[in-house]
Amino acid sequence: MEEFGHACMIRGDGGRTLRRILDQICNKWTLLIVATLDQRTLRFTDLHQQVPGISQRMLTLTLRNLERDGLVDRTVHAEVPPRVEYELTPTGRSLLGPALALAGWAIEHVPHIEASRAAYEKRSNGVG
Amino acid sequence: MEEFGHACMIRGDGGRTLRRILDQICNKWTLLIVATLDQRTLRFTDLHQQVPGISQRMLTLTLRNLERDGLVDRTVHAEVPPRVEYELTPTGRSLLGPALALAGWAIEHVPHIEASRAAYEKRSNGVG
DNA sequence: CAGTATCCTTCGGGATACTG
DNA sequence: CAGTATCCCGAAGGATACTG
Repeated sequence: MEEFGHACMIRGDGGRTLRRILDQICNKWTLLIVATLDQRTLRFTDLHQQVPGISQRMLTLTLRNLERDGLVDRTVHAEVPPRVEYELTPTGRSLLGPALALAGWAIEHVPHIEASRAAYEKRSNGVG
Repeated sequence: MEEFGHACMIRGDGGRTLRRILDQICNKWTLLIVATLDQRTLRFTDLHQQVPGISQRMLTLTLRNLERDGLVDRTVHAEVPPRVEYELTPTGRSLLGPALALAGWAIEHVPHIEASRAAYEKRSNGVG
């Protein structure tokens, strides 16, 4: 019965609230940034390096959302040149487990998914 | 050290491949549909009911992607009226664990996140 | 260094209408 | 019932330029 619990919760309010939250923590960049901040404090530029595909704009926006949601702490050091450091809050760190689990699943199943996708394409082309 | 493993994998290829997959399984509807298909076979209309916010279009598209990725089986029964049933494949079911874990985390932390967000807004308004 | 501001294009996704 | 096709708008997000 315990496995049923979460599924029920998910549909608890029709999924509205959950969908909003999920939509925000589960977007393209958030999980990668959280994972990258795994047990390290990083500066803006460091993060920009570590998550290669991300643009300055999206890095800023995603970090702001994480800060706003209490998942990341932003520390500005009053120096010149400026030094801003980002680190996970306890809540942010608590996301690491589920986030890495999902990422792990994705990594583990990439081959199967790509194969399935290739087969599907082939079928579609053959039929179409 | 085992906790480091996934984080390393995540940045394995710069996150390109992972990001693609993650982006697809981790979008607004996919996790909810997978969770809704948890141990039941459902028809198109059933799913449309169970995931209230979703449009016909997005339900179709999301289901097609899931089918294409080998996470969902689509069975067409040659009847009139038509009867199409969707169920998770073994791979699809293997996603349930991580998906529900993430959903569970979200549900658990909604209060904290909303509070943090409210405080942040207040601060911004006060400063701005 | 760590952003902000602006422009511009693409795409997600809702509404609606039609079909086998 | 279970879709497909079309229209259309707003949001996502990259590129670029500017700033404290």
